[in-house]
Amino acid sequence: MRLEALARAVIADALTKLSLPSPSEGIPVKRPEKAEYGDISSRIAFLLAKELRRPPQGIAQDLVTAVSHPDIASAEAVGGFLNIRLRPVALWRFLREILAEGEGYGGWDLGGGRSLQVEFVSSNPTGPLTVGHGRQAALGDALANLFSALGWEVTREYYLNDEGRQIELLAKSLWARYRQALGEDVPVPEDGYHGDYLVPLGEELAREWGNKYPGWTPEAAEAFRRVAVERMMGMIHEDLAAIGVSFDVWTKEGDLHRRGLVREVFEALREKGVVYEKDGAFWMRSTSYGLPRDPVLIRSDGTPTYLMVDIAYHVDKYRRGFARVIDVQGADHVEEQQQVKLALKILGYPEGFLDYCVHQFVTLKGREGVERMSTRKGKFLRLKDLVDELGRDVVRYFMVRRKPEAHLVFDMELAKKTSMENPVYYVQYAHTRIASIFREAEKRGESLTDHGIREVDLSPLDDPEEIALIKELDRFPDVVRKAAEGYGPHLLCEYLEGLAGIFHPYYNRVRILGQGKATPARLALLTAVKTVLAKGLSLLGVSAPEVM
RNA sequence: GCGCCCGUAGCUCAGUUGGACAGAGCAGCGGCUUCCUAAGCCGCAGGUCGGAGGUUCGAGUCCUCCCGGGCGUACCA
Repeated sequence: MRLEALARAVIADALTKLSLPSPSEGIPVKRPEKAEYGDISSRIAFLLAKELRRPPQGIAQDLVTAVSHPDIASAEAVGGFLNIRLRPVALWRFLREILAEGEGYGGWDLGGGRSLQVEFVSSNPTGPLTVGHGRQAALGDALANLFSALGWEVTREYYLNDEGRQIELLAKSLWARYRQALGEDVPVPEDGYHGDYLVPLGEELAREWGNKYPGWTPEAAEAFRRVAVERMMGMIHEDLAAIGVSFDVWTKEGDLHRRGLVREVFEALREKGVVYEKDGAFWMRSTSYGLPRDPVLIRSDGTPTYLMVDIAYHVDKYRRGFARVIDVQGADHVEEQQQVKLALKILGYPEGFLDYCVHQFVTLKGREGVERMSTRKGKFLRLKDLVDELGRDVVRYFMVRRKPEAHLVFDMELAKKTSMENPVYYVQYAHTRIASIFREAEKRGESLTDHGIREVDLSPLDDPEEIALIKELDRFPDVVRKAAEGYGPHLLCEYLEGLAGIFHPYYNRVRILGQGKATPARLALLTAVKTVLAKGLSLLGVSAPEVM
C-alpha cells in the first residue's frame, strides 16, 4: 500500500468512527508543498462542511481525535486541512514493497489486456521525416509505452497515404528533377516539392533510365510515383530507425479502397441522412451538428476526399477490435478530427472509442533557416540529421519534455551540452552514478545479493533526503498513470528530474559505502532509485546507461 | 469573421479532480572540491500568474469579455 492509499484508509476509518458520511467522489488527499503540512493532507473537512453545516476546522479537529493507526506519527488540523505525518516505519515498508516489485513497479492493470491502438507519425511519403515528425514519433512511442505499463495491449500503427494528389505532385516534382539532370530546364511544379532531396534521385534516374520519359505521360506518372514512394519510404524508415521507433502495423490507403470499405462507409453515412449533393460533389451536413463548415466526402470527379477515407479507416479500426484508439496528430488537423469524430458519432460508434492527442509544432532555437519548417518548400531539418548530431536520447527526451498542446522551442544550445545542465544527462547520470556505486561496492565486497535486499534492515534510512527519496519513489505509479491518461509524458520528465534532483545532492553529501549498518540500507534504497530511473527513462524511449 | 491551442520570474517551462504565503531549470550574484567520476553541491535575488469582470468560504486552475501569439478555416493531406 502506498502513501495515498494508506491515508485514504485511515481517514475512511476515522469517518466511520465519527459516523460521518464519506464523500461519493472519494476522499481527497494530496501531498502538500510545504513540509510543515506533513507527509499527506486532506481537504475532506471542506467537502463535509457544507453538508454538515459546520466549520471545516471543527470537523478536521474531530478527525484528528479519531485518526489512529500504527503508521501515523501525528495528525493535525490546520485551517480546515487534516495534515498527517507518517512514521518512518511505514516508509520503510513502502520501500520494501517497491524492491519486491522490482522492474514491474510503476505498472497497473487498468487496461486489463484490452487492445489499444496508437496511430502516430503517419507522414505522407513525400519526403524524409522532419524535426516536427520527431516530436510526434517520440510522443506516440512514449504514449504507447505508457499505456502498455497501464496494462493495455498496445499496437503502434502508421497510416500510409501512398495515393492521391500529393503523391502525384511528388512524382511530377521528381520527374522535373530527372529532366533537369538531363539538362532540360523543367521547373518543379509551383505547389510541388522543392526540397533538395529529390535532386540526387533525379540524377540517379537520369543515369538509369536515360531519355525514357521525355514527357509527363500517364506512364511516366506511374513510373515516377512508384519509385518516388519507394524511395521516400526508404528515407522515412531511416529516420524512424535513427530515433528508434518501430511500428507493428502499416496500413496503406490503397488497401482500404480495394476492400470496398470507403464506399460502404459512405453509403452508411448517406443512409443516416447526413449527406447531400451539391455542385456534383457529396457533402456531409456537419454544420447541423455545430461544426463550422460542411466538408466534401466525394469529389465531383467521384473520388473520395482524404476525410472520407479517414472516416472509413476509423470504422476499420473499430472492426479490427480495438477498444480504444489514440491518434497523435499535429494541431493543423483539428478540424479534420472534429469531422471524423462527428461521422463516427453519427454512425453510432461509442463516444470514447477515438481520442486525439493533439500537439503543437516545434521550432528550433539556435539554427538559422529552419525556424518554420515546410516539407513542400524544402525548408526543414531532417530528423535523422538532428539525431546524428545530438544522439537519440537527447532528441527523444527534448521532444517529450513539454506538454503536447504547447509549442515546443527546441533549444539547440542546451541540447548540445554534455554537462548536467542538460536535463537528459542530469537524469541519466543519476542512474549511472548509482551503477558506479554498485560496481565499487562489488569491488569492496559490500554489495547486496538479491536475498540480502529482501532481508536488509532499512531502519538506518532516517536522513531527511532518504525519507524524501522513498516518498518520491512511492509517487512513481501515480505519475505513470497521469502521464498516460493525460497524454502528458512531460510529467514523467518532471518527475525524473525531481527524483534525480533529490539524489544528486544526497549523493554529494552522504557516503554510501563503508558506513556499517547504513551501507546495506542505503544500497537497498539506491537499488529502488535506480530501478525507477531506468523504468521511467525506458517509458520515454531513453536509455539508462550503466556507464557514461 | 469563425473554430482550436497557447500567454506563469530576464529565458525555457511545471503547477495534478479549484485549496494553505506561486515552483523548477538556465541566465545573474555569493560561497564550496584531499571524497563512491566536479559532466558537481549550497545559498541569494527575481513574478500585480496577459487584462477586466464573475462563480466560490477559497481561482494560476472554472465561466464571460477583451488584448497578444500560433494553427486551421480547400472538391490538399
